[in-house]
Amino acid sequence: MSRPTIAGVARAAGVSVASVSRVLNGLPATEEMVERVQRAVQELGYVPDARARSLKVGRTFQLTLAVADVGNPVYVTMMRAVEEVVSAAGYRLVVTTTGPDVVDEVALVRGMARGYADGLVISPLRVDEDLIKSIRECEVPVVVAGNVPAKAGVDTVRANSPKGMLLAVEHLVQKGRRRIAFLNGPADTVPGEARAKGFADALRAHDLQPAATAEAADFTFAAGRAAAPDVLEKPHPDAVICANDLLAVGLMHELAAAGLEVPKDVAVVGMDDSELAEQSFPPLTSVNLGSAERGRRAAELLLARIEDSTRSPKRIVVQPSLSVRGSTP
Amino acid sequence: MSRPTIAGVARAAGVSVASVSRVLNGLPATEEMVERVQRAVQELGYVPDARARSLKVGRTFQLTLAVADVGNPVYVTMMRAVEEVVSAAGYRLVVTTTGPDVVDEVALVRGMARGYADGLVISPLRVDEDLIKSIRECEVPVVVAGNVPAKAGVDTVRANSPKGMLLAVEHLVQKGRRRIAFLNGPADTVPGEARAKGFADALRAHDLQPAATAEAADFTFAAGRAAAPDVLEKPHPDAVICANDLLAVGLMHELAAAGLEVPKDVAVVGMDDSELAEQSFPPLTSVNLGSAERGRRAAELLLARIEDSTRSPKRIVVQPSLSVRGSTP
DNA sequence: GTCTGATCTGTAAACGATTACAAGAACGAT
DNA sequence: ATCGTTCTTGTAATCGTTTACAGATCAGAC
Repeated sequence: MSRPTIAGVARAAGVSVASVSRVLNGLPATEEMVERVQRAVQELGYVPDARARSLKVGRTFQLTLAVADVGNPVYVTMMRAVEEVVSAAGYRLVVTTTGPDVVDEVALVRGMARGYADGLVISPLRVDEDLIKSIRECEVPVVVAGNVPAKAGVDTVRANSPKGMLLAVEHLVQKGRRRIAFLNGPADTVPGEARAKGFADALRAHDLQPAATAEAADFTFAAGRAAAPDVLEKPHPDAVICANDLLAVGLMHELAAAGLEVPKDVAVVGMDDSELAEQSFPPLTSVNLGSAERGRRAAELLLARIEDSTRSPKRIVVQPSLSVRGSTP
Repeated sequence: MSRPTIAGVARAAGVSVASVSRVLNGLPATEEMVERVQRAVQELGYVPDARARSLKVGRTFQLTLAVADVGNPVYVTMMRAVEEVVSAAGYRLVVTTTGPDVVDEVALVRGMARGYADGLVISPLRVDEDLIKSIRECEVPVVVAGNVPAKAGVDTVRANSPKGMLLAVEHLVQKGRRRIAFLNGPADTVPGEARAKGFADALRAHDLQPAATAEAADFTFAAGRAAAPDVLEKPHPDAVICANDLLAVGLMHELAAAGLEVPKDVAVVGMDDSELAEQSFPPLTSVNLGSAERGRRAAELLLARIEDSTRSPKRIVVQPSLSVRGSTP
């Protein structure tokens, strides 16, 4: 015995398929009709087929979230926020990992044309013309969680890293640190570039010279450890700002190994304020770039655009704050 | 101008829709036919509609992964593994958060009947008769990543926590610790129960009495901190095994606050061997319960069952290992 | 009793693909 | 030249819904 269809329900209830459909979708019908249909549905254990429904109504009630790596805690935070908003609105969430290559991102955006989802939130590590073009031409609404040029004319929700950098530098300066170093991730990524520039500007604003700057191969713990020596050349800096929390924690491990104490000898500031910042030891002072809020806003923006595709592109900037913890004095 | 359909391509190429479909699906056709169709596809920028295809072929090429909380690092590891296997096989991954309630899990499994995905990997925190019943009756294949009774007759991939506990206890005993305590998560969950029993058995095997046992309200960092005092009653134990890494890290923070040194005064062992174990300070000795492998195997099992729904249910047990790090002497 | 309008229900046409079936073409063997 | 095979292509049915349209029913007003 195979799955009952709407036709089976109609037969069992002695009514037409149209009536069944109407009852199921809450359209007006007599009490008796509702009663009969519901009984038949109950009896047969009928469940409407999402595939058929999607084809007919042209919507799948699915949204896609594309991130570079599901393992990065900042994406996890974002994903959780997106999932919450999206499922509250009755959508399912499809999660896709694009990897670090922009061509894969482009392929993904193009593939949205197949219509397996009603919209896309993408958080690209690297952005080029092709990607922007594919987003603009995409068949379904796309929201970028990250920084793309305003002229691209796409919905975006982004962090304000320069402002975040400023908060970090101000805090360190106020605590008396002057020899401030910067441990970045790959500088050819959107966040890497923004943070490098933000760091330089923030130091300039305080009339300081960078004590050192280094570039880790990746935004990961391991890469942070590996790149730590580059930032610790003698005389060692008295503070290091890291482009994300994973790098900061990696650095702190190397500091401990080198016999340097945090925060006495070297203060450390991370970025993202992920759960890891709270959990690390000492707890990590970190710039909160609002990843949860960015996820939430991005999802809301996407839902809004699905409702009304004519609204003009919106660019939301989420303001940072500083979570001060034990890794700074 | 709206999206081209297969009919549009057929018209543009001057052939029938059947021929277009055949060319697109790689069925035999003359060179000229292939050529014409491909040119038309190119010109129109045709992309087949996943919704229509799903309806006709009865498959969506999507699989669902359901976990209690996307934020837990152990689920992240699992998710990454599942994503890898699944996308290599040409499927997309739908991620759903069920929350801690078993009724939501049941609703989810029942909802699979709508056919929006071709299979489900579910990692339930709590299991009851209803859930098992719904899994057995589910329209699509389901693999449980976790422990359900063998008589349930469903595909499962689970960890061997008792064995993992034994590894942890053996290690501690060998290092000379005798006053071993246990910090569990909620005992009314499947992993909580298994680990409690495993701990008791492992201690008995070594003729030891538990120094203390406590139950955190949740498998989280915050809950670990909150429950730490319960496990540290005087005289404090010389070792604590925690039901997962988050609890262990929470405990370590409280140990530091209480002026106890890890591992000198108290050794700490976590479970899951998540990335957090490596990143914490001191690095956490942790029982590797194979979450990545469990994810991988579960995904493979699901794919296999989709291919052949008649195979008898398989129960895979992934063996644990111990990752020794600085939190034990 | 008839007519108007409102309300409910049923018939049938979509949605956009895949695929069973049949018809036509091409070719070699007789 | 005829027949049978094989290979290619086209026609049309189908998947399970939703929904436009038309037909049926009914109440109320004259």
